Amino acid sequence: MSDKDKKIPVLVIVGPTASGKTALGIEMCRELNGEVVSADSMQVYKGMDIATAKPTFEETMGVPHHLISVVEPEGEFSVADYVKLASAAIRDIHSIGKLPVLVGGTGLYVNSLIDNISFDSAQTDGNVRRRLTDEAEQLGRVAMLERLREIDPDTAAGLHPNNITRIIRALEIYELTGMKFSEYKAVSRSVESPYKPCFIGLTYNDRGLLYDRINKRVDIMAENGLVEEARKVWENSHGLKTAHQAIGYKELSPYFEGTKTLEECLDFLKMQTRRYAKRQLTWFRRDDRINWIEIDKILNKRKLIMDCLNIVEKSEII
RNA sequence: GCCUCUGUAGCUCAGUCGGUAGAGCAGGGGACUGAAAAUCCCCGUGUCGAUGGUUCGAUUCCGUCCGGAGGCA
Repeated sequence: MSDKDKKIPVLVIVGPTASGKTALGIEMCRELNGEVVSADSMQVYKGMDIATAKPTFEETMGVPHHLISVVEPEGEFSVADYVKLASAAIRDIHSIGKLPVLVGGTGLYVNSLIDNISFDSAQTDGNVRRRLTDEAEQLGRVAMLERLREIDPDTAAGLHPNNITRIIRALEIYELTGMKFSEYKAVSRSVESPYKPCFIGLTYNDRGLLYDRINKRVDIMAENGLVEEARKVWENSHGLKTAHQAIGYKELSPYFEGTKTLEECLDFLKMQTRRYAKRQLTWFRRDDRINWIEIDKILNKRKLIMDCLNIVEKSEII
């Protein structure tokens, strides 16, 4: 048996928000005896259910879901944590003879997991990051980029001075490890991936139809209690770390503060969600492993499932 | 019916003392390795309402018509 045959098969379903990944993932699990592993940076938090469009218990149709509601929203969470937890979940699912079905729209999480990016060689240090952030405020962004250019000209060349987040991370890695960011990236890819993935990407031929769906979904969320959930999150917003970034809460705070109407806030929320979908498409489009399905061209659900089963069959992952 | 204002990018509007036009928002494209639902970069040609006239040349001036807003009766 060759190494290749020992790899763990994983069906990966990606696409922009509101494209129907969740429902398709559940269907695929039913067809292929699988379990869902969520690849979503916001569904990991407990209590953030409606805005992050977690499947309800009924919607899961008995299919087990992993990596949903696994951490408190007050905590910090990052790709590194995700890869650790998700790879363990995949191992467990495979070990009981079932197919792991990775479903999610967080491109960084999907790729880091499937391509087996190692985050061990460089940790993160809140103190260092804080200090660099303070220095950036005092010295200016251009000065920070200049500092990076001296130690790592290649990385600096690819960064705009306004992108201070990335500049600081590159400097942080250098301080913590002595490695250039480019070296660190190479090291992080040094171990071959244990997964044999089959990628399915959901998209719309007509972007306007996707946007219609997004707008409609926000309205449905509002009917289903989004505002009440958002108010709770808003009241606790000072306690949140990474979770505060979620789309669906911060957009409603002007309403809670009384400076904008609910309708204005919901319109803004729709716009932010549309832009997010666009960014997701940009991320996934560059991955030529993805088998794209334009769902506005698929006549019915059964056809969609048959097409996906065909893709899986051709990929020979199972 | 008469008078006034108005019609320019998907939307809100600038502007051209006559040489075919530009902002904001929306939208589009891209980057992405421990914040990623985050962060950041780039992108503005449109019968200047329609049609005649004046002019070397009209979106700009004049006439008429068609929308829209307001006023007077």
